[in-house]
Amino acid sequence: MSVEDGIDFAIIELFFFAYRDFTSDPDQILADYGFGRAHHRVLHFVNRRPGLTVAELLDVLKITKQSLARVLKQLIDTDHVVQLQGPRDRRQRELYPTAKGRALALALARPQSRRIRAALEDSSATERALVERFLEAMVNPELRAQIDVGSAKMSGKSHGEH
Amino acid sequence: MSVEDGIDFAIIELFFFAYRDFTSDPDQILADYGFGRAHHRVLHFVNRRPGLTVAELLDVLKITKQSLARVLKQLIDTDHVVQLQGPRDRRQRELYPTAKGRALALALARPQSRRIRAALEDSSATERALVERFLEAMVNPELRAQIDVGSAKMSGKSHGEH
DNA sequence: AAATTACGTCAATAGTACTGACATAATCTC
DNA sequence: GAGATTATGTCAGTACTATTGACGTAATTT
Repeated sequence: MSVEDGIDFAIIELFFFAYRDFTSDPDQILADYGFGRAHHRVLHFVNRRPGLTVAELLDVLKITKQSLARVLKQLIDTDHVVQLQGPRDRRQRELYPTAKGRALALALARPQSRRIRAALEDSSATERALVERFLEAMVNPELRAQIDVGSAKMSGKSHGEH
Repeated sequence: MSVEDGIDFAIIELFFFAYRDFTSDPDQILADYGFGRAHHRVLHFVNRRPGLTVAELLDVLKITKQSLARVLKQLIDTDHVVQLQGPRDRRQRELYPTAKGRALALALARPQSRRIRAALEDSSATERALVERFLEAMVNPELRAQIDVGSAKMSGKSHGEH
């Protein structure tokens, strides 16, 4: 079981190594743009949930608005993200990726996706589902609502350019 | 399959959320000591591989010695880690946890371990092995040597105070 | 004896995060 | 409609983790 003193050092460590290398892929690309991981995270979620508001983004990232400000401003200034006034509530700013932003988000996701594919190479659909279930179970229960496994709810995709 | 454009957004995102919450557990405890995540990582590996040298630690953490310096110094000053002159090569500094250091490492690992246990609650040994294999496969192949799943090689455990 | 290695340290900088405070516009509530 | 609340933006100050580059010392290797 590789558990010692009831402490699961094996998985704790594997998780560290796995995440370290998982995030190292996009880091290379980001450096070319003068961006960091924070930009990646913002761009990822704007791309995944086009039209989400600033408040929603803060909630997903679990950072403060002051932390988001610089990063978001840079993404807007470099034409990766645009803000639109909320239709229902004009105080809100809906965030959308531009074509440029979508392209970068995709470029960043590609090597990560490749790594995942390689890791699941000989895995069945059942095994893949098991890994997904494990990762989901590692998330705080109250926060699982944030997860959007892509099936329903998010039709994204066809949002035009803005 | 929840794959879109050949990009595995589902697992990319799950990995982000899982790691975010996984690291949030120890963060609370660390704050009480005025420590950060860097201290946690150092303490973890010193505890796991007692006697490892500074160079080995740098290699595992993939940071520079200047980054390590401050954090390691604090852990030494607060009596969580001790340095011993290398027996073969007196230039080397072997790092060992003190009893205090081991206690903190354990305290930090406990909530993470609890989270993992909960996530694997209804899982068989086979399923657990599958998750381990997935995480290991996510690590860069050249770096898998760093992993030490606890079975062999590392007898740690019985090192006395130093 | 000279080169290399392991480690420590000083200085300057960058990226990401935080708290606290204040401003503006829009919406909600009484 | 007046006042409270909400969504967002911004300014100032600080902390933590990380970087590069440079230099020093002691020990080992060549």
